[in-house]
This record gives sequence, C-alpha cells and structure tokens, in this order.
Amino acid sequence: MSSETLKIPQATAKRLPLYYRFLKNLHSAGKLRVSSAELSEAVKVDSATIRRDFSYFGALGKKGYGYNVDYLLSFFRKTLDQDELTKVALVGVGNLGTALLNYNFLKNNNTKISVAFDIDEAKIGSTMSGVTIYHMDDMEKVLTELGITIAILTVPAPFAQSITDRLAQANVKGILNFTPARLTVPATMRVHHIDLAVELQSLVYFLKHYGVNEVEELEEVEE
Amino acid sequence: MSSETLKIPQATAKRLPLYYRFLKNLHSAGKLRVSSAELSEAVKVDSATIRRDFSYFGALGKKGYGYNVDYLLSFFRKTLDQDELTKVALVGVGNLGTALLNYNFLKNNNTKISVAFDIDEAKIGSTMSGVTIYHMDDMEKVLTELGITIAILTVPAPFAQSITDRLAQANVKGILNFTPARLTVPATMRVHHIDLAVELQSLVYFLKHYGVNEVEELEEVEE
DNA sequence: AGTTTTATGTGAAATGGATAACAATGTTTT
DNA sequence: AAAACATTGTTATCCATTTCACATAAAACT
Ligand SMILES: NC(=O)c1ccc[n+]([C@@H]2O[C@H](COP(=O)([O-])OP(=O)(O)OC[C@H]3O[C@@H](n4cnc5c(N)ncnc54)[C@H](O)[C@@H]3O)[C@@H](O)[C@H]2O)c1
Ligand SMILES: NC(=O)c1ccc[n+]([C@@H]2O[C@H](COP(=O)([O-])OP(=O)(O)OC[C@H]3O[C@@H](n4cnc5c(N)ncnc54)[C@H](O)[C@@H]3O)[C@@H](O)[C@H]2O)c1
Repeated sequence: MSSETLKIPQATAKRLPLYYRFLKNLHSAGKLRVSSAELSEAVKVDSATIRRDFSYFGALGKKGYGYNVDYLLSFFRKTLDQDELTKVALVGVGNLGTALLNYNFLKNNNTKISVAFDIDEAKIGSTMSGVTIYHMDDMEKVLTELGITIAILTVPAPFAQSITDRLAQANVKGILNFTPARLTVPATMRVHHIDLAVELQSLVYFLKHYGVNEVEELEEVEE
Repeated sequence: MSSETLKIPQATAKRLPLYYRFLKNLHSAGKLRVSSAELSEAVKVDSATIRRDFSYFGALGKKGYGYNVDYLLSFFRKTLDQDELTKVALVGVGNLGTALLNYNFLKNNNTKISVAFDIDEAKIGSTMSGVTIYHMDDMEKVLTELGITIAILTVPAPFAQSITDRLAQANVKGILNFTPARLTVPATMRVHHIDLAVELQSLVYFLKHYGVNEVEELEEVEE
C-alpha cells in the first residue's frame, strides 16, 4: 500500500486533472481567487463535490473568500507531479496513433509520447512530430532502456492481448487502451479503456431511450 | 415519453454496447450458449453484475443452462436499435477528426459518420472515406436537411462552445465532445466527454499514488 | 467596531451501483 | 425417472459517491 498521499476516492482522482486544467486557465486570465461555485460553473461539477474533493487534501480555502488561484494551482501541480516529465510509449502508429502522436500533451499535462512502435516497415525508422518509430521487435529493449512504464495501445484488436502480455513483461504498469479488446493483465497493472465505439453507441442509446428531459418535470410516477 | 423501455440504470446502459459486441464475437465463433461466468471473463465485468444488467430486461436466460447466444444477440440488436442506421456528423476534420472519419463504426454499431464540416478551404468540397466535407457556413442547413441529431466535436477548444450553440439551434441532441472544453448546453441536450488528456493524466496519477498492488499478494484471477 | 455578507468544510442523508449468497429451476447424467 | 449438476434471477448487503444543509469563520461593508 503505497504512498504518503492518503487514498482519496477514485472519482475524486479522476477530476483532479480537470481542476488543474481550469485553474491554469483562470491563472492565465489573471484571476486571483475563485469560489467553488465559479469553478463549478466552469467544470460542470457540483460545487459541493468540488469542496469535498478539495477537502481530502486539507483546508485549501478560506471561509468567506474562496480559494487563492495561485496557491491552489501550485498545490495541484505538486499533487499531480507536474514538475516531473512523464514519458509514455505509443504502440501502433495508424490513424488514431498518428493523431495522438501529433497532439502535444506536454502543453497541458507534463506528459509526452517519447517513443512509438509499429510493424509497418514503411514507418519504422522515421520520426513523426519528433518521435522515432521503432520496430516491435525492439519494444522490450527500448522500453526498459528508457524506463517507460506507461503505454498507449492503438493497434488492431486481434493483436492487443499478445502485445499487452509483452508490455507486462517489459515492466509497463499502465495501459491506455483504445482497442475494443478487453485486456487480461496481471494484478500489478492498470488499464484505462477508451472505447470510442461504445461511447458513440451509448450516446445514441441514451438519446433514444432517455429522451433527454423533454418531460422531465411531469414525472413523479414511481412506476 | 421516454419510451416503454423502463429506465435502466445508466451504468447498465453504458455496458450494453459492450455486451452486444462480445455476443457478436461469440456468434461468429459459432457458440450457441453462454453463461454469465463466461461472458464475465470476456468483458471483465462481474458475473453478478451481468445477470443483474440482463434482468432489467426480463428473464433472458434459463436456469442451469445460461443464455442462448442467438436469442440474446437479436434481443440486444433490437434494444440497441441496430436495425436502423444512425447518422452522425463530424465537426472539425483535423488530426483526430480524420482518424475518426477513416474508422468504420458501421462494422460494429450501425452508426455512420455521414457528413463532416470544417473551415479549412483546402478540405471543403473534398471527400474522405466517402464523406463529403462541407463549409461551416452550411452546417445548420445540411444538418436539418439530413435530419442529423448527433455530432462529434473535434475542433480546437476555443471554438467548441460557439459551435455547440449552433448545433443546439440546428436541433442536434447529442454531442461526443473530444475538446477539453466543458460545454454549456440546454437541458434537452446530452454531452459525452472524451477527454484524452484527462484520461492519460489520471492514469499517471493512479499509477503513482495508488501503487498498483506492488507487494500485496493478490492472487491471480481465477479462470 | 459592529454588522452583514459570503463561502468554506463537513456531518448526515440520499443516491446509485456492485457484489455475495442462495433458493429456485431447469439441464444433464446415470 | 431419479439424482446430480449448473446457472439463473433476486434479495439483502455492502460500498462509493453525491448532495443537502448549516455551523463556522473570514471578508466586506457601514
Ligand atoms: N480510428 C478510430 O477512430 C478508432 C475508433 C474506435 C476504435 N479504434 C481502435 O483503435 C485501434 C487502432 O485504430 P486505427 O484506426 O488507428 O487502425 P489502423 O489500422 O489505422 O492502425 C493500426 C496500426 O497498428 C499497426 N500494427 C498492426 N499490427 C501490429 C502489431 N502486431 N504490432 C504493432 N503494430 C501493429 C499497423 O501497422 C498500423 O500502423 C483499433 O483497435 C481500432 O479498433 C479506432
Ligand atoms: N489529436 C489528439 O490526439 C487530441 C488529444 C486530446 C485532445 N484533442 C482535442 O481534440 C480537438 C481536435 O484536435 P486535433 O488534434 O484534431 O486538432 P487539429 O488542429 O488537427 O484539427 C482541428 C480541425 O478543426 C478545424 N477548425 C478550426 N476552427 C474551426 C471552426 N471554427 N469550425 C470548424 N472547424 C474548425 C481545423 O481546420 C482543423 O481541421 C482539440 O480540441 C484538441 O484539444 C486532440
């Protein structure tokens, strides 16, 4: 059970990067203070939830005043380890992988795709946005050399599991999985699924079956 | 108004497309029946949760036997409106938008990006993967003509809100938002955020602070 | 200085969802 | 056809998260 940081709820942890991003916006805009109500309006999270989230880290605000933007910002910078660059690998430089490669995650998070892998000879050896694309055969070697423990997976689904097994061997601890495959991993690894087809399909389902609030007020009908 | 389909929990609704996808796999593989335990192994959802999810739709299985793959598949096809093609629009044909355009959502869901919009004159009028790219000026007109009510948003963040307002005017009801902006929408609309930077950053946070079961001897997943 | 306003931090309650456990019931075996 | 077996559907329980609501304290105003 690691870490000094007492375990905050996962739901809270997922919102931290969001808070951080908007605090940076506020800072750039020259704002000196912010209330949970204002922040709520910006990030679309209930203000009580924001206060509760912040409270896990102690008393960061002042009653009757709100939160000091600079203080909060530097607190979250530390909490999110934004002083240290996090290097990640990209596996599969196709349509989606290329889009991710060209995106500058550095700008907002201190995170960078530092290396990429593929099997397409046409791509291997070249660089995209300054990132070298290596052959899959060299994956384990390069990853361990660079000490990379996080990978983004954008290969065709049938290869996802076997590549995941190799990543596990290479000491990778986290995978951002864009393939539709549901990966089996050792308990020491963590996978975040970003399943675009599911997102799209479930949005369709919600719209068709939850008929967005059209009649909202009328319903009290408990069955 | 929200349909005869009693309102199932949102968490369940989000899993339906996943179940559907794996049932199709099973069907293709020639499987005739499946138990909640088998399905659980495949989709990585607890078997009790699967049974609970299914039970919202009535008794779909048989005790001592499991579920008939064909029956379940056709039931979910209907439930997910997979007989009817759902047309969606793409706004912003850049790095990410292009990747999405080139992806065939039709293959798995009966969903298709049918039209795209941009402001880049170099792209306007051309087609990508058979999809015509129109000028933003024509957006409202084209959307209402085609009766499209779902849009994927992949434009630079500063434009996200104003375009969203226009989409709302054009009777769009659902947005799949890839921009880091948190959109303000009328109560009649639904937004699903896919925030790639947040996903990546929160994965990093979890790995650093939740120290994935390093020493704790968690036994392997059953099998 | 005193009063009013503002907004935090947090107990308590409400909501929403996941899981354990098992009786019920059908299937398969002998 | 009876016994053994498998697996559902569901009840009860648990857990995580959200939200309410307000005492508290600082800030702003007069
Ligand atoms: N593009 C999208 O919008 C989209 C949407 C939903 C899901 N996905 C999923 O994301 C994944 C990637 O999609 P894509 O559109 O970028 O596919 P793609 O075919 O364009 O790219 C796949 C890349 O992986 C490489 N590759 C193939 N086999 C490999 C292997 N064994 N090892 C390493 N690299 C290998 C290919 O050379 C190619 O560069 C797929 O699983 C797809 O289902 C993509
Ligand atoms: N590419 C990624 O991997 C990635 C990752 C995280 C977030 N995002 C977000 O997704 C969005 C798109 O990213 P991208 O990398 O594709 O950007 P991009 O710059 O490659 O593409 C943006 C596209 O939008 C078009 N556009 C600009 N202004 C427009 C307007 N007013 N109306 C219509 N179209 C307009 C541009 O012509 C361009 O084609 C951005 O908000 C970005 O922050 C992208």
